Amino acid sequence: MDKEGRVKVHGWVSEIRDLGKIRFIVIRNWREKVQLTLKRGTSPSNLFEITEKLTQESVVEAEGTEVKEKKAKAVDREVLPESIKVLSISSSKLPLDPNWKVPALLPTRLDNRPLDLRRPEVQAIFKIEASLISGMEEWLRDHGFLRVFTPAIIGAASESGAEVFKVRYFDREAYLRQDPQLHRQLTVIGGLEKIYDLGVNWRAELSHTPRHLSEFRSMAVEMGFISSELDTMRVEEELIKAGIKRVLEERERELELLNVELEVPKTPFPELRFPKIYDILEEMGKEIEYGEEYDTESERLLWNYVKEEYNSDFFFVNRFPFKVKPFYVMKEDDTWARSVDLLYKGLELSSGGQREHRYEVLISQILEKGMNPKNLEWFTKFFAYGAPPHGGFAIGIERLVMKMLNLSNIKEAALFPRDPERVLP
RNA sequence: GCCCGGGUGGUGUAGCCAGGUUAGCAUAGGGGCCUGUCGAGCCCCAGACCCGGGUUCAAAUCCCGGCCCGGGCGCCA
Repeated sequence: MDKEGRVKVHGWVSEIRDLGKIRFIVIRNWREKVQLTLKRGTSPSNLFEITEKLTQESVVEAEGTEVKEKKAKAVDREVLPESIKVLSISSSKLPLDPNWKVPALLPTRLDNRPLDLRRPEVQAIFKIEASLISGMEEWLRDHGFLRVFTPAIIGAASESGAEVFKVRYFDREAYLRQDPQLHRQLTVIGGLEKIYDLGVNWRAELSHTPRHLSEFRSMAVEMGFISSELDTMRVEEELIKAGIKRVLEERERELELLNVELEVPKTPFPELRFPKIYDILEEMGKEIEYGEEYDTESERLLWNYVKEEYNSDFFFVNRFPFKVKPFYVMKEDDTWARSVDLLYKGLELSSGGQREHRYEVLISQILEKGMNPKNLEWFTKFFAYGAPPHGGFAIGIERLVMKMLNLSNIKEAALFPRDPERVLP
């Protein structure tokens, strides 16, 4: 706004209310709602012609004077336009209504995501995600972590046993990574001591749940010269805390819009360990066989337990049975591993812990898993040339956002989500 | 992948179990009236039973198959 109160505004037409001799056009952009008020006799007469055939969701730009004491209630600003430019006319049959007078179901919304995205509530999710990430990245940078990019196309599908997408790689077969983990380890072995990779992962599992995506992003951290898996846990909880803190600093309005009450979590996060977990679950009426992995219901039960005992939405689970974890995790003893999951509101957010860095032990664990060391040689051979103790974790971004904002489906936390059925738009 | 539930105008729903009116309602759309609307209001108009087969005098409704979608479990982040 300049001294005379002249302003230039733009946006998508949200509402047009034509009362005959007065016409209200409400436009919306990613910051605010502005009402353009046109009066016969007062406003330039060509404005009525220009806006005669205007439709909802058309894109306009207007210049005029801002009304000092606006009479419009449901908008942020009111402008008396002197000129209006129609930049794009929207077709009048909309596949969903961004004004949300009639809510659309999730599949309809995702089929028409760019229209869905015009809703301030939907934009809020991604604004919050951006703040979350920037808070986390800043914390990592401040604590000496270096951002790196590890490959998305990998030549061997050996990371965790999850289903992988095959891609044609010239005349060979290759795979999309499920997790950047092994290359993160090789990077630390390469001497970049503290790194993170913020990138995409793919899973070809036929999962039909509100918490799975075929394509998701993770904040994946790896660090050398740790004394134990506890070091990775301390980094992880501070990282989460820093992200949430940033959200609270920058996105008060968006949190309010989504009706979310968020607090900076207290650290350290509670830690539950195997085998004590079996006792906790048994007390809650859930029988899990000793030495076995727990199931989805157990995750929720453990959350209830932690909520009651520690009043925390976050908690670590440590010392998983080695038999349910991949070959690369470091054992604590013959049965249990220094393998850590972080759970948030009963959902697994990340896996991590300390990795086995001793070459001979690594090879023997591969054999113990019944795998052929030859197939993993591309990875293991570098452990023979000096590998520091190291560990890390990978936090699923969409899962963190989903739980933080109490979204009922993870697809809401992905701009253009991919699942077994959906690759478009 | 297994189990359960569901597909009705552009969107969201009622009707289905107990087969039979012109398939109801809301909102969006088109037309009209209105100089302060703001979930604008009032009047008028137009708009739909996922596909295929079967049962029946008659199918949105019952049966079978297909396709699509949602949820639970498993797997995982």
